[in-house]
Amino acid sequence: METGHGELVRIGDLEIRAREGLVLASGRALTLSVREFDLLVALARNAGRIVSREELYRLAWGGTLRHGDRSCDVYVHKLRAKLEGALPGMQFIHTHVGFGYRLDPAPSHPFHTAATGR
Amino acid sequence: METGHGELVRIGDLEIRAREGLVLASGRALTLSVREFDLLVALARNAGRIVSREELYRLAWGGTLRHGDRSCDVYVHKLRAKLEGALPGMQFIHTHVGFGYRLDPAPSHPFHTAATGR
DNA sequence: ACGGCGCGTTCACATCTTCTTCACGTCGGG
DNA sequence: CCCGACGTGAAGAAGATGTGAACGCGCCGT
Repeated sequence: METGHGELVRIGDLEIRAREGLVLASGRALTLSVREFDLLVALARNAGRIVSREELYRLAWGGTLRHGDRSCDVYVHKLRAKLEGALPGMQFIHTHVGFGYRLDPAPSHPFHTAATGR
Repeated sequence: METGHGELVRIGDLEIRAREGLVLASGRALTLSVREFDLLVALARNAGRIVSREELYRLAWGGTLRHGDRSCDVYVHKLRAKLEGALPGMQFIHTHVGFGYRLDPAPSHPFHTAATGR
């Protein structure tokens, strides 16, 4: 079988093969459900950018996010859990309160430089 | 307030993506709250100019600044803290007593000649 | 047909953030 | 010395997000 060069996105140690519906974490395959996969792809295609829940819902679910629907949050949680399980110490999905989520690989226990001013 | 204009503003090492709600400091993403972000955008769109609190409030909060309301001051403080944390040694928000605030990148050193050259 | 399962959705509650407002400290001018 | 303007930290309420669990559903092997 050919491994087509179709769509292959690399985010840190993640290798996402959109065509095949496969995700490799440091070479080892992850087991994601369809929703989890679509959500990851949606985020990956906008890596580094903040994607609003509305946009995410449109991209991964296809439709309009209804007011009060928390599906995105729930799935971001599931996805985070699997990514954390596969690549401990790495944080991929960042929350931007009031804006949305952003995919960007970073060590979890960072240095306390900027953001946290509490 | 508004957060949606397809703009990309650059102020020194800051890259503000108004549409996205994202701010990059030397390439690294900052974590700002909606208000902090709107305030920064308001200042950035008037970079180099002094913006009165009334104007700032109108731009970032959307409404009229009530007498005695210190929200602007408080948020300028929060914003300064995060900017300082992200880009130490740089001063972006300058206070003009009795007039307002002005956004302009400058080394936060004791130098303070006439104006920030321009 | 039956029972077990994985999946997606929705709840209810736990936590964390954000916003506003207050209180007090500092500085400089009159 | 008094006062207005601004800096700064904190308290409380409101709002946003994190999280575990219950439910219903379709699929699959038996």
